[in-house]
Amino acid sequence: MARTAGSHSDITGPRVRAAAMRLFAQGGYAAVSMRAIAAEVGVQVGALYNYTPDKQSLLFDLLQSHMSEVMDAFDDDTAASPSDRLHHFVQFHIAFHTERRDAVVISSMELRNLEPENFVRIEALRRAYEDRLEAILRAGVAQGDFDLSDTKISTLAIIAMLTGVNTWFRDNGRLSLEEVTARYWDMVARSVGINAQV
Amino acid sequence: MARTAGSHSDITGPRVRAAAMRLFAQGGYAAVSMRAIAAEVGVQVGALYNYTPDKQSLLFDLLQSHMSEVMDAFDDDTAASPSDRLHHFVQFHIAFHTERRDAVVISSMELRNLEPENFVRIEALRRAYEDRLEAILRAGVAQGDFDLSDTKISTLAIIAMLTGVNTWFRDNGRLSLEEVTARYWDMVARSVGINAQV
DNA sequence: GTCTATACCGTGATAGAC
DNA sequence: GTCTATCACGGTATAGAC
Repeated sequence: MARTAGSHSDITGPRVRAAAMRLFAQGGYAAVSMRAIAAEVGVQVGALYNYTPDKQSLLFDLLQSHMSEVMDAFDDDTAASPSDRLHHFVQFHIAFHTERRDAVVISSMELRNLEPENFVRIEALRRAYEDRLEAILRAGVAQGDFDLSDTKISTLAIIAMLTGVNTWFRDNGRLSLEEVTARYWDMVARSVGINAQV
Repeated sequence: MARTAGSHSDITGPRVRAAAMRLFAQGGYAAVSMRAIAAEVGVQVGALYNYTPDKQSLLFDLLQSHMSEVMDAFDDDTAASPSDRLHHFVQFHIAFHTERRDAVVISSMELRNLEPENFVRIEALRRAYEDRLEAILRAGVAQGDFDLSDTKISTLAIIAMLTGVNTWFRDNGRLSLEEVTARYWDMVARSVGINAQV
């Protein structure tokens, strides 16, 4: 089927989302205008509305895609030892999130700009991810491999600690991502009562 | 000296900052209008400009006050043992920050809305606070009390972990702040190689 | 110090030509 | 599918009366 001249739906759509992601992360949702997004893409404002019904949907789609990708990408081998599963989580979380800085910024900063019903859906996805870490901690406690008094608190503390890498890590910094990951694994392992070798 | 009728400078000024703090934390700097702040205070928009030259200064003042208060409030007894100093830091950080939720939200979310020169000044204050924790960790390593391989990374990881308490702790929740603090102290102590008693 | 009124501009979103 | 033009609204900030 011949393509209509000037039809770029399959190219422009992704470019609109990419531009919105970059700009929202940089300046914040409220501070970024549809005109600015259009300029970044290289089209006029009106054209954006072929790809999103409104600005809010653009934000929601970005957040939903990100959270879904996290859930899909994390493969937890429940047959492995709790310690190995936790190690894998630490490596996965750092690697995945440091490669998606913009999405992570938006996910932590722009939740308050979601309309209530959208907020609820994103929150559910975030909790589901937390639950996967907590399941690992529970297993470790049940098997006597971990020593910690509250799996929920440890879950939240570990995720906060690991996500914090994004706020300072730079590719050309003093330490490689592998080295950083090793240090964090050491701290996480100790905090749950494993004595990791580094 | 008699007060001019209608003069409320000393009352209205703090109220303006309090309203801005609350609203910025709730909706984000860019999303909050001067009209909204005025309405919260109970004055008209024009009156706000008796207390701030512009919206940006309002944000900067809030951030600067908060960071200065943190620095002033943290009393580190360098004569004490590294372990005790670290314990004190953990207790202080959690207590201080959970009591200033709005300021903490703004401090982490609105840095990007500061004009460059303002940003630099706030960043310097933030780093100075980090340095105080790092000094404790260095002392602990030097004295052989702590076992960790990178004081900078441990500093950042600990602060991220502790500040994360703010995102979920509620006064009427399952655990008291004292219990939460004890759990975090346990994790922090272990992560730096102390085996804390809980 | 506060008010009312207003200047001036940028915003999200839409209509209709091509 | 994209563009141009436009609408209605709300934004920051200021001027001048009281």
